[in-house]
Amino acid sequence: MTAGPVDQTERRSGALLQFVARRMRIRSESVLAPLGLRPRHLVALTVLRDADGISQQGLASSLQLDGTNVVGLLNELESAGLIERRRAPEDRRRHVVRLTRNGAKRLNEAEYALAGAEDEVLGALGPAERDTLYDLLRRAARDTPVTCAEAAGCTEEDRPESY
Amino acid sequence: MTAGPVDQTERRSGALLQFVARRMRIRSESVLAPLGLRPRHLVALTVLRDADGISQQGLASSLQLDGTNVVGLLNELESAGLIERRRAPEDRRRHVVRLTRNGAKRLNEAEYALAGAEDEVLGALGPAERDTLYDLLRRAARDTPVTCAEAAGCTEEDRPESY
DNA sequence: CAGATGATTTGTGTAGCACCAACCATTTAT
DNA sequence: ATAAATGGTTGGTGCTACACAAATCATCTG
Repeated sequence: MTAGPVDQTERRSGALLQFVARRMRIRSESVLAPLGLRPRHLVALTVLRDADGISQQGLASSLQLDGTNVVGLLNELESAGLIERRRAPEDRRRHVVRLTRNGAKRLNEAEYALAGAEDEVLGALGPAERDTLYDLLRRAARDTPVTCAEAAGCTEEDRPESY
Repeated sequence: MTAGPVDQTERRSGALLQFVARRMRIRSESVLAPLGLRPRHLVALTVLRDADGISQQGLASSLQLDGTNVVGLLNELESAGLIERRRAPEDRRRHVVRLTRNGAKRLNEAEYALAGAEDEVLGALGPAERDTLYDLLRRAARDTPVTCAEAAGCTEEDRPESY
């Protein structure tokens, strides 16, 4: 058996994601608190920046959060003037959720403020590597195979529940 | 300044980490449940695989978890035979925490079982990209600038609480 | 010997959820 | 038009994962 170690371990990113995300969240909390935000607000705003005009169900599905909790989360963001809910013209039951101009601004400010937290948690990575990480996470966050079913914008023939 | 759009956004990975980690955690739960494990067990085991022979305080610091909760977590893992606590010979107050052979095996099995979950969450990334992600997260998880203070193995002149 | 320190146990409290039920407003099916 | 389904909202319950405090024991160190 001249062959090498044959890829001993499984190299799953799951636990590492939990690990790094927790550290980041803990540090983020103290940075965001003075801005009147909490980590999950940032997550929601970040999702909204990409999926602007999403429905609340779409948001719930994207955030993997129960619908009733999304209501509360959006209430907070709305009363802070960071997002707005409009009724969808083509189906007035639905709410179209949008980042307000102020919301986009605050999101950017918050991200700016998080530089220190990121430095602490991703200190081992250089600028180019952090960039790569950001891009990978962004793509993983956006183009999820379940996106269609989640986005709640699908016409009707959505998915044959194949997964 | 003929320069272009000047790097509009801040590109912080924090929120994306929360987002992707949450999705991964939710899927992991159902995969791990039949194995008698929960996500945080996996995280602890993963840390232990790298930092074998760490003290409980070191573990608490690494996991950013309160010491008392680490006790409970380790109790679970120990009674499942996945880790063991030995007294440190040079300071018998301390416990040296080690992955048992069985623990390493179960960890690997769990990671193997998590393939499907990872496929769902990281579906947008190709194999090479997932590998890159794994490596970046791993390095971020290991070589933290605060490692010394956290590892609790530092001689004594640890850190001048500079951070 | 007198503290400090690592681990453990036993609380108590809180935040972030999931889940249920009831309720509008609106849309779609009959 | 009336019934049923759907999106959103509210209020409530309960669970889990923590943080934090206090008391105990074993051990180390001054």
